[in-house]
Amino acid sequence: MKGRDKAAPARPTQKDIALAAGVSQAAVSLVLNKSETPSVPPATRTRILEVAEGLGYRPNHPARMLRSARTMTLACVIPDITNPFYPGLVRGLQTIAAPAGYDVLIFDTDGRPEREARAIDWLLQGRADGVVATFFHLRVPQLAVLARKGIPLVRLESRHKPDGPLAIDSVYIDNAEAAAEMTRLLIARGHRRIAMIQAEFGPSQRRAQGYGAVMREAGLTPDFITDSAYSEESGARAMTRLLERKGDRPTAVFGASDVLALGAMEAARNAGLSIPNDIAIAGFDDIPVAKLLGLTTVRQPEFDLGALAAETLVRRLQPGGLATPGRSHELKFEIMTRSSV
Amino acid sequence: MKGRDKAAPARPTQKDIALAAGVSQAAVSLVLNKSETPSVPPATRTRILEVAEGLGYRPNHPARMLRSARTMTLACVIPDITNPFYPGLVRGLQTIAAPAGYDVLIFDTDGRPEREARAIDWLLQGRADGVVATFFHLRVPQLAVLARKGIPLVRLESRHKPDGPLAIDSVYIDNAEAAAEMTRLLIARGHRRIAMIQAEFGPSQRRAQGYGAVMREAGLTPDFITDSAYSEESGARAMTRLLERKGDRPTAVFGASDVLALGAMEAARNAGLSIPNDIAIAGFDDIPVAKLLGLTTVRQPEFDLGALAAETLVRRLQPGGLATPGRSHELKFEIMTRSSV
DNA sequence: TTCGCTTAGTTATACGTATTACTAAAGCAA
DNA sequence: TTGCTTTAGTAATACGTATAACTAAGCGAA
Repeated sequence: MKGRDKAAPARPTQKDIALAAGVSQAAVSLVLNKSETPSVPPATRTRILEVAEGLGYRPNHPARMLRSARTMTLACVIPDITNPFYPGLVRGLQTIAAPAGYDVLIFDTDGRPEREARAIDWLLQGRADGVVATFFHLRVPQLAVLARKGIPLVRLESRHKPDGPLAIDSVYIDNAEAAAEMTRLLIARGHRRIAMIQAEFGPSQRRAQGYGAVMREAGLTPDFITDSAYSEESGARAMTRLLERKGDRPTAVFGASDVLALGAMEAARNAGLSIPNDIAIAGFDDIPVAKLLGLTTVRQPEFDLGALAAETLVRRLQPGGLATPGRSHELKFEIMTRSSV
Repeated sequence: MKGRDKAAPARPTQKDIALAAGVSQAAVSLVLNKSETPSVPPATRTRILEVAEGLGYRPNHPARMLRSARTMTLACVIPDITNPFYPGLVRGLQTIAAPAGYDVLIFDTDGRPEREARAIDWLLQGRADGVVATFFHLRVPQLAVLARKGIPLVRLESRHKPDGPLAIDSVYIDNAEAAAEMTRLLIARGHRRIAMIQAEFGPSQRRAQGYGAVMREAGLTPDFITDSAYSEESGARAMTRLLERKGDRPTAVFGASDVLALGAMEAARNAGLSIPNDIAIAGFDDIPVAKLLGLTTVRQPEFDLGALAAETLVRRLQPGGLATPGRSHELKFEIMTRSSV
């Protein structure tokens, strides 16, 4: 009894082709994989190819993986597919991966530690050759196992990481400096009471650092408000809490991500406030809708980050590529000034 | 010479565990897979488990797939990850798939025929046990091969499909009726010149039918404008073309998807028009930002569609599940009346 | 004739796992 | 003692592929 129902006819294998073409399975494998086969004359070659075509042969991927220990697949591990920041990243990845012969698969961790661990597990099972990832919870010690088992990792980081001996690279924009610049912009516009909406994990920390440093430099008091996730609900909740305050209501709110800022905008509007007159709002990421909503934000070159990550991985997967030390690549951010500030 | 660099230590296999624990590989496999092993006493069992843990053993997925012909993976084939409609669908899928032991992988076709074909190829290689998909180009004849090879497919459809003998199911909302209702709403609001922005492929057709039927019923002339894709650029381009017209400019525009409607909104605003006073805009999908932007639209229960699709697949993948005829499941849409109309 | 080379393949094996069929040893009853 | 049952495993095999190692036949050269 097979795993599949008997109702489903088995997919043809090389053995079937060999049988039908009157050759051995090895000959079939040879013809199917090499463009030049000195030991198989053109006539036989053509016959084999025709039979394969006729039977609708598709290589069995698991078998091929088992044999060659290569999946020709790159994984992209992200914390939240519903966050519009990531699709652009994936697009960048695909643009480089596809011509290099790699498929891209997306693994969504939901930003939860146990699902991040599951992703590692999944990778250790040999289901992808390399991975681009954003982990909120796991740190280098837990990730090192990937590199040690020969699976290169490119992390989407929030700052420069020192080079390390392992095959762990990173791509990033300087999140602290970007947040600092945005904070300076808000101060330059005359704001003194500026609050920052943070999330518990992820890049929020670095952004908060940049904001905090500039605030203190300017003699102002950083005003952090933290909610759990990078979601509109979190942003709206945080804004509602800010608006409930008596007296020292902020005149500007800096969301640690666009999604948070969007939630904040909605809450502000629901409270009858006009943006930016009653309250200014800034974000981080420049997701596609930011433009539509006129949100002033920090542009991350998501597509380029993805493309660079893919290039790095493809290079790592070439022979000997795992030996070079891990590097950190910086890309430039840009402040997008729109109407919300 | 292995496929992996020699720098990378091989992942431990059952053989390694067997060696270290002084038993046979078969015993290891038994212990690792069955909760009850009559032929292995508790002491040995514990020892094997400890050794496995100590070595950091992870099952080799390809090998397991090869042996058991099951991947415990569901694929989700979508035309565009940057369209915010799909993430919700994926979430719905995952919610059902995860507890049933299935991982979900996302395959992005970019709405292009050749990449849709590649997805089929990919599936025929045995890389997933079942698939939820939206195909813009491939039709049942091309898809039937999946069902024939024992890979159940749930299509995200735009209308009822008659039951068929193959293991191809579908989930849908009645797109024609939904579009009809939205069109009635626009007419009820006093609009007479209502244009519809369409895309070339995909669910746009059915939506156009519903719109067209109601327009004609009301004695009005359907006014279609088609652009290539479901993107903001397409929507903006179409709107720009509409606005360039002399004389018979529409007073309302119905986008065949929210993304199209959003693009149209932006173009209208850039042209200095106020919404809904100068021009009313309606969409279709109810993506998350629709609420933020006050877009009147048709709500598709994306999460429920995903969950239902996953349930259907999981059922299909139970023994004998492939034998039952393909069914079509309808879910309800809802008109979300906001400020853009 | 014998040797070597080319042609056209074939045979055998390994990858890691799951499972079926088998077995050696011990224990116990008759 | 023999025969049977239980215990505690092991040996063998198959999944489909890729590849290294081999070979049989034919031909030309020395």
